[in-house]
Amino acid sequence: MNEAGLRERKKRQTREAIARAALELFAERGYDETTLADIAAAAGVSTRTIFAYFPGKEDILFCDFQALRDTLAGALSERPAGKDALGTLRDFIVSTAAAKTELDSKLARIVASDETLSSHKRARLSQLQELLAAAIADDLGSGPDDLRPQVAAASLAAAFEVLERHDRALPPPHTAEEVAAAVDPIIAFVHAGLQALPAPPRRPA
Amino acid sequence: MNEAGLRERKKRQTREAIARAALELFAERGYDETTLADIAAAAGVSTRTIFAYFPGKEDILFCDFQALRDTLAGALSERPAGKDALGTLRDFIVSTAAAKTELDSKLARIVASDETLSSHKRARLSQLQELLAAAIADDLGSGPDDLRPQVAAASLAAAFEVLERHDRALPPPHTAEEVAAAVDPIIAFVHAGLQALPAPPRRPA
DNA sequence: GCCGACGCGTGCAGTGAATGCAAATTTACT
DNA sequence: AGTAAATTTGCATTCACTGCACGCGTCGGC
Repeated sequence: MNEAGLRERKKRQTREAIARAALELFAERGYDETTLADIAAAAGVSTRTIFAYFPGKEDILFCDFQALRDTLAGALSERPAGKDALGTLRDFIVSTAAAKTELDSKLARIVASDETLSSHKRARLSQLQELLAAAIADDLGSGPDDLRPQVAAASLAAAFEVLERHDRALPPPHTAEEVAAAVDPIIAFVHAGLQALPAPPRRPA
Repeated sequence: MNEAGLRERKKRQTREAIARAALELFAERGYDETTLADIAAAAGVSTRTIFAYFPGKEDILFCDFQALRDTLAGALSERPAGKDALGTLRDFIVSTAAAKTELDSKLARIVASDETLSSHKRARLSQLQELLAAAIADDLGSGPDDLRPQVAAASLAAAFEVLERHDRALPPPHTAEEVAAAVDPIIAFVHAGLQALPAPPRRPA
């Protein structure tokens, strides 16, 4: 059998029920306007049970983010020898931008409208940033004293945040070409900056 | 008299009493371990009164940040014609780094140790980022469609975050030369990236 | 100097998120 | 079945935060 016990299946089921109920309620009436009691009722569990699946309320809102992180991690670690981290990221963004649902956009707008939620999102983004920094460090073959990978990754993350804020103003249907046209200058920006950074500050011989 | 009525003086006094008490308690026993009731008791006011001066608990922790923002805003708006925004920022950072107290470092370490506080700090940082973006846009003479100022400002903010995290590992006494040596490459990084970004995406004739 | 208007501090009651604990229910294994 | 484990749940509690209303001092005009 491919499945583990009934137990695990039910757990996964409950987790998804909570997430789905919460996300729909968030999209429908807003984040602050949705209480954990509402979510629990919609998911058919008790309020207390929610905390057995998610550390807190915001973690439900951002639960899809984790999958995204794993996907990026996979793409970065399995990238072919000829492709650098920046190129891998470029393709990753273009491909994930295509798979954006209506609900995603609605939730993104909710996150953007709230100061607190925006900063929490940035915290998640910094996880991706770390992945990137590691991959770039690998490309550059730099040691722990070299700040260039971290600076480049931070710039990338920040730049894409700007890009997303800009995109939110435009109507949702984004073709792959449009996304690529927006992303490529950012990649070029960081690439140029990277080459301008002198080199590892010190290289103990 | 230079002062307004007794009323305003007392208000300022109360505000500082709250801030001082809170900051010391935070530094002494940690943020989460300090309740609003503790702060109120130490400041000699009621819990309810705190909310008359600060919107929330974190706002007390970051109250000094606002002064910093105003200082930067002043420095940017009053900069001489020959000095660009990047250079102004450079000098601003070098000079403010010198005025760092022991308590500042302690609080910075507390903020850095907590995920939630870190993201809130980043939210404040994005206020500075906006100031910078406006100043850079001014330098470049770019219109609202030009994303370069925002990208550059975001990169700067992100890069300085990396820098600060790196500095935290080292012992506190930073000379102006050391700070400058760390800051200058970042400025160069963004400067190079900025020149690589093609130009305003569209310029409607 | 007196008095009304206003602002400020405060207590009280209540909401919502989050945690610890122990009982109850469900699942797994023999 | 029957026991051991995990899962779910209710209950009590803490803490940040808000609305409301009352009291008290300050500030203005007279």
